[in-house]
Amino acid sequence: MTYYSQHSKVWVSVDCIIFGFDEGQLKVLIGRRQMEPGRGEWSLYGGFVAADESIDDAATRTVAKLTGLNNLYMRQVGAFGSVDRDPGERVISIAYYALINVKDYDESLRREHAVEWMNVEDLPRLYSDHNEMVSKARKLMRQKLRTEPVGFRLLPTLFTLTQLQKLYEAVTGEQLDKRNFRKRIKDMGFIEKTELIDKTGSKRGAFLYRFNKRAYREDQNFKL
Amino acid sequence: MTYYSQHSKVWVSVDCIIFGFDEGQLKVLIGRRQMEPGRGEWSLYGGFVAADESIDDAATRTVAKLTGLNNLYMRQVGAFGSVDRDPGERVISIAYYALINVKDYDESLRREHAVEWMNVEDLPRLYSDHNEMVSKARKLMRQKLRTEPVGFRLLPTLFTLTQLQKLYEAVTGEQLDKRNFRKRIKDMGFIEKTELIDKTGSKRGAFLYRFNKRAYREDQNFKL
DNA sequence: TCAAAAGTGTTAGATTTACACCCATGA
DNA sequence: TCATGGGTGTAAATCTAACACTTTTGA
Repeated sequence: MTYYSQHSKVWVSVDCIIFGFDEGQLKVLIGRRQMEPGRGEWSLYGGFVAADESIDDAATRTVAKLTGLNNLYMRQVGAFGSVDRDPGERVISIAYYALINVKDYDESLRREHAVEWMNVEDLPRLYSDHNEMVSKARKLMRQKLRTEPVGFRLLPTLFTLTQLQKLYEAVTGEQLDKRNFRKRIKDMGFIEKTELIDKTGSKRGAFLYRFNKRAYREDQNFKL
Repeated sequence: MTYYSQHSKVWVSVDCIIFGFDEGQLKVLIGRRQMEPGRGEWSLYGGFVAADESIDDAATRTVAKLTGLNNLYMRQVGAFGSVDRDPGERVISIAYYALINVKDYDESLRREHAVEWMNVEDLPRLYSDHNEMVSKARKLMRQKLRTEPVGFRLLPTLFTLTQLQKLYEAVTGEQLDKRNFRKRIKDMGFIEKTELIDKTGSKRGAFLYRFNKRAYREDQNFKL
């Protein structure tokens, strides 16, 4: 029994914009497409939605397949559905972005999948409408960062305030005043100073902080 | 020749959250579902995406079919894709919201389609995940209204400042100070005072304003 | 000893909020 | 004449933005 048999079905895929932060830059994982159509073109990593899984599950599964990571921060970017967006067939794709700490991504697994981190500022032309997906993902992520402290997802558990500031600068694309930034971040109260010192970034060393989930509640009004 | 034949296809539909503003309230068009499954349940109006149309076109076509209106302000809300969201079959749906001036909607056409305007604050339980779609649409719309003057889409060409304020209050859900509101709106400069007076709202009468497209540019920072 | 990053407060300016009275009119 | 909604400005409080020097240490 089918209720909707007079209508036509289409393929639905998910495409993932995986953001990472390294060398002071916001980066995205992209690779050369391994299948036709478009083999060899730079592309986001994606997969098809199976009949028995939700679109969120499809996205989670796809990211896990690529990175081996679970429990990532992921959000839907939106559905992309021009008729001819895919050169082969009619495929509607739903884009998701994920935030990961690049250090958590096993290097050999990355090479195995032939993907690489590329600075979001100078991405090449990507397959189909993937550039558009990245722009929109970036815009949404930037907006999210302004209202919720999701930046921690892109950093190691312990980080310095300078690293955090650089992250905010990379995402928003603008320079921030050091004193104002630290004042505001500390006032928020969702980071916690540790007694540990990071000496990789300077001779003097900088205190390491960690995100304090308990101090952060959705209801409080976070503002940059 | 099919590239993706090993993957399964699914039905994709669009569901439309049509917002209107009347009697000082933000309203949504809903109706009793006319087909199985779920016949008789309150529901958004929707339709299937055809093989040869984009998802945006499908949404536009669906809204036009219901209201007879074209060139509406419409935005995608997102894709909804739980496996069992539709009780009949596996259907992935993409929600869109549209803003219309209720006066532009022909009353007989509305009755013909058996839909009605219902206050967004006290919607009944809707079919499938439609309540969730409405909440998300509302959230997005509220956010949009804060940064772009889209409110005019919900009003007649000519409107009073009180009407405009009531609209903002209905959308954001909070009371605004009359003087502060007028000050800010006027400072923005994208409304234009006419010499016309509306006497329907008061004995004294209030000046009618119109939206000035030329004065509004995306680049300027509009803030409530 | 010096280069390089870490750390720290204050002030002026801009923005936001709170607030109250007179006006014009139709009933 | 009075009840109703229309229309207007100012001052206090808050928030934002600009700004410069001292500290520590490894090379």
